[in-house]
Formats: sequence, structure tokens, C-alpha cells
Amino acid sequence: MNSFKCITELETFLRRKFSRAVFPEDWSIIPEKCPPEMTGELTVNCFRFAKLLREAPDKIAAEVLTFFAAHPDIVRAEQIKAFVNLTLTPGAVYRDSVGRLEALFAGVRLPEDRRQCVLIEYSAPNTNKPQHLGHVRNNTLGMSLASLLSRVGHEVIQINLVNDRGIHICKSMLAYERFGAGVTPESAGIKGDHLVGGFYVKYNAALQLELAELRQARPDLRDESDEKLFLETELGRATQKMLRDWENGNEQVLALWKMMNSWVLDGFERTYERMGIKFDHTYLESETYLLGKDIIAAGLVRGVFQKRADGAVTVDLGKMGVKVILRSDGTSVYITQDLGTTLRKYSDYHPDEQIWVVGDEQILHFKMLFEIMKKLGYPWANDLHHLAYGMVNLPSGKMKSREGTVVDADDLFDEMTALAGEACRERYGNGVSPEEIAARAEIIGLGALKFMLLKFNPKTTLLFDPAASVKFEGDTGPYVQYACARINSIERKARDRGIEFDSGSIKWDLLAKEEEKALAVTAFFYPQALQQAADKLDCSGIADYLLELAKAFNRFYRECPVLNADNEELATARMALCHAVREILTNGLNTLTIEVPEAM
RNA sequence: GCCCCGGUAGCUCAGAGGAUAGAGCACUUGACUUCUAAUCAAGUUGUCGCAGGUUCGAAUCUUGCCCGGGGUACCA
Repeated sequence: MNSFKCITELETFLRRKFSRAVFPEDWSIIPEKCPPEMTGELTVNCFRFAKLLREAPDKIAAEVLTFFAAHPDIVRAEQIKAFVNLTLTPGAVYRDSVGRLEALFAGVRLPEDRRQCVLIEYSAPNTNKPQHLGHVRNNTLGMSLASLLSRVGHEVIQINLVNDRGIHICKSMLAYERFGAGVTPESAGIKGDHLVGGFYVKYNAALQLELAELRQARPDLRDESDEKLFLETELGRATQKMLRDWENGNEQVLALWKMMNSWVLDGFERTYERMGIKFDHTYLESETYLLGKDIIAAGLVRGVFQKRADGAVTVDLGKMGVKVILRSDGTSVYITQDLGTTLRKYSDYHPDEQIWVVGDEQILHFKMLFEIMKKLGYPWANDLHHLAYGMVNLPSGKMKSREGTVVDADDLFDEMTALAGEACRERYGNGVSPEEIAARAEIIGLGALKFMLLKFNPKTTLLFDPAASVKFEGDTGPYVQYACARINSIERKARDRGIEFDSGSIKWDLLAKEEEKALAVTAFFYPQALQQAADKLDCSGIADYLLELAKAFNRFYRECPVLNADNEELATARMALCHAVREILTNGLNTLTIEVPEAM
């Protein structure tokens, strides 16, 4: 990890001074940014290592102060209680941060012995409906996590597991059979997943109608749940029969299933492409759903699982209770296939760690899954991780595909890019080609959406307010992109005017203004932001960091003219600073899978 | 009932046991013949759900309670 020279030297000093303390091998002091109301750029917080040094915090701070009083990199050091605030010489600020950009970026990567092979499963859509905002959050979290982990040095495998079979798939199939009249995505001019999703909604409307009629005719059933009454309806029985036919390999049903699934998968492919998602492999549940049964048979022999009198296979999970993992009729339940695919993914890729990006309503499911894998004695079962994220709600309440009250993913992309395009046209009018406007709008619109979703901690249940979320001002992706665009513009103009800088001969000492130093110090913390995010499997800190850096840049931009600086040496030094900031902002946004337009 | 997650400004959310609890939005005001105003500057905003405990120090750890969400299937 990158560090300031004076801080590294402080570490050496403290190790020697407090030699009776036992320092961990990798002990290091992480300086903090000095709060704005205090004088200085960095703060050393002595509370943090007072216990380690077995000394009173303010006494340590006094030692730290004397150390810095004589340090050539320090202009001013001030002790307040256990805090020591440092004002660095400009030379030191830049030498240890933006002055060595390669070192800064190298500091992002973990040491080799900590790099792993990580398998991430995310998205996992059903092929009975198009994706909505909830899937967009899942996709965004998954792809950004994959991107982040590979950036810090891990080998990452991205997996999708498509749920392409089961009763809910039969529902849209049956509706198509009855109401479809042979329509296709081509004939209707509708994206395949949307076409199929329409039949899913039709199915549920028809089912509700029949349920209402049934309750009308049979008052004794009035208080039963929809699920209980499912097989009492003609539609329900027909759906059940279709599922059986599918499992028995009925050719007609299989043909319909294949056709409709291919429509949906084509549609998904376009959605993924627009988001920039590329999976290393896509498993289909129709090919993996039987996998768990062998594991269960083997576990039964070894006594890990028990067969109940009625034939169901169970496992005793102690506090979590007894879990059925195979039905009494021998068919598999949800967790059966996850047992199978977990093992399958392991034997296909031998990852050091597996991560599932799945909603938080399935926390218990994954706890059980991991516990069962441990009981089965797989040594890698300790390296399974569920990244549980919260639901996305609308001001009107929850999204429900069945009722069609969802924010559709593709529609939302269109809406965001249309608004971004409008904003571009307002600025540039006819000065820029429609193709260029469209390209920028795509980057800005999708960037705003992804950034908005990543800004929140994954586990928070978030409220999506369309009116507020669609904005491009304030704490947004476009705010960060805009800072890049401003720097690009400076660099373009500099080229036009023939101003160039040679990174070897920058006079960093000239950048002594508060806004300049604050910008460089903020830039310094980039590697820490990434590594912390990677440790926590949470990208929200990166979004926060980028906003902070962009904000520091905008302040600098206001106060410190670059091309119109007092002299050329100052201009080139400021250009070098801008260049570094643009590199970091771009790198950070790319880590979040957000692109940066050349101009805005 | 039991288990998990949350409750911080009008709204949406940040807050490694440490300094006077922050940001954006919203609201008020000011700044574009200037390197892009998708920007900047200034102002207003708090019983950190409630009550105890641990600590030199608690929004943060702990216990109890209140409120909201999720889970607790031979559904996925």
C-alpha cells in the first residue's frame, strides 16, 4: 500500500521508541484526512494505537509531535489531545501521492499471497418475465464487485444461473398456448422477454378471475389462500399437468418451452449487453436441477442425512431446525439443486471462494446451504459467502412482477438516456452530431443509474423515487463524470495552445494553495478506498470517495486557473495534477463499471 | 412466538469506540463577455427510536423495551 514518507518514518520511530510493545508484522499507521475546521492536511490519531503501545494517548501524541517538529516534510505540526495535525510541504504532498501515479495505482493491488480465485454468481433471472429494477440492482452489485475484486488482484469468475424451469415458467407457457395466437417477438415487434412477461401477467389475471369465481361458488373455500386453492382451479390443474409433461419429456411441451426460453434469453442478452455484463459461464437450471440428488444419496449412506418414515430426506441443522432436502416423492426442493450447483461450480473452477449475490430474504436459505456443505465435510465450505442485498421499493410500495407493478429495466434505461440526451442537446444544440449525443447520453444515463444504486450500502432496503433518482446533479455519477469532462476539455485546449507537460520536470512546490494540496491529499486515499471496499464486499465507499475527489477538484477548478495560470511552470504543474485526478476518477468509475464520456 | 436487518436533519442516506454528528436533495441568497454553471460560494436544519449498563470517551459495544421490514414450507 502507498504511504506518506513521513508516516512510514513515524512508524519506524515508534517501533524503536516503544520497543517493549509487540507490533504485528504488518502494523502500519493509516493517517486520516484533517477535518476542514483544523489547520493541516493529515491527522495522526493516536487513540488508534495507544493500546498497542501501552501508553496514554496524549503522551504518544506528544512523542509524535516532537518527531514531526524536526521532520523536513512537515511545515507545521499541532497536537490537540491525542490528535496530531500535520501541514506538509507541497513537495512532500505531491511526491507521495499524485507525483507517483504508477505507485498509487500499484498500491491498489493486494500482495500476491493474498490474491485468490473468486467465483461470483449473480443475476440469476427467471425466464418467465423481463428484468426489473430489482434485477438491475443485483446485476450492478454483481458486476461491480467482480470488477473491484479483479482490480485489487483476484482472479474472478462471473457466473449466471438461469432459472429456466418450474411451475412459474409453465404459467407463461400455458398463457401463451391459450391467448398467444402464435405471436412471436418478430411478428409483434416486441423484445422476447417482454413478450413472454406479458403472458405471465395475463396468466395471473386469468387465475385471479377463476379464483374469484370459485370463491363465489363455494363459500366454504372463501377463506383459503390462493396457494391452497391452486389445484381447485382448471388453470392450476392444467399448469400442473404441463409441468409433469415437461418432466416426462413431452415433445410438444418441450418445443414450446425451448422456443419461449430462447426468446427470453435473447432479450436478456440485450439487457446485459447494455449494462456491460459478460458472464464467463451461464448455467441453466434445467441442466443442473438434478445434480443435488447424488450428494444426498452419498450423505444418507454416511449418516449426515436421515430418511424420514414418509420417505423425505432431512438434515438436522440444530438451531435452524430440521430441513427437508428431498421430498417424500423423491423430487428435489430449492436447496437440493443449490447443493448440486455449489459442488458443480467448485469442481468446474476450484475457486478459493464462492460469492452469491442474492436478495436478503434468502439469508436463512444460504445459512442452511453453507451449514450442509460443512456437514458434508467439504473443506472449502468455510469459504462460501452470501452477499445479501436489500429490496428496492417504490414510493407506491413493493414491486410485483405478477401484478405488473414494476419499474422495467429496459424502460428505465431508455428513460435515463433520453433525459441525459435532452440535457446534452440543450448544451450543444446542433454543434454535435446526433450519434455523438446518443453515445454520450448512453454513458451518462447508465452511469447515473448504476452510481445511484451503488451509492447505497448493499444491505439497505432502498427507496427508488423516480423523480429524484433521475437527476444528474448533486451526489450523482454525472457529477463525477463532469469533473473528468472538465479536465478533458482543459487537456484539449492545452494541446491546441501547444502547452505540454513532462511528468519528469514538474515543479510541485508551486502548488501551495489549500485547494491544490487538499486535492492531492484526497487523491492519495484512492487505494485505501478500493481495498476497504474489497474487504467489505461493498462498493458504496468507492462512490463516496469519488464524489469527494470530484468535489475537491471542482473547488480547485474554481480557485486555480490552469491554462490561464500566472506562468507556464504553474500551468504545467496544475495540468499534471489535473491529469492524475482524471486518471483516478476514470479508474474509479470504471471499477464501478461506469464509463466516462469524452465531453459533456 | 422465535431468528435476522433497520430506526441519524423536512426527504434519501453516510458515519474503523475518539475532536463541535456529516453529505446530497429541498428551501433562501449570490457567482457564467473567464479552462464547460450537469459547477461553485454562503445560509437554515438534529431528544442519533426510548431507558439502563460498560468506558477517560458511545450514534457506534451491551441489556431490556417500542416501531418498521424480512424470514420462519415436502414455494422459489
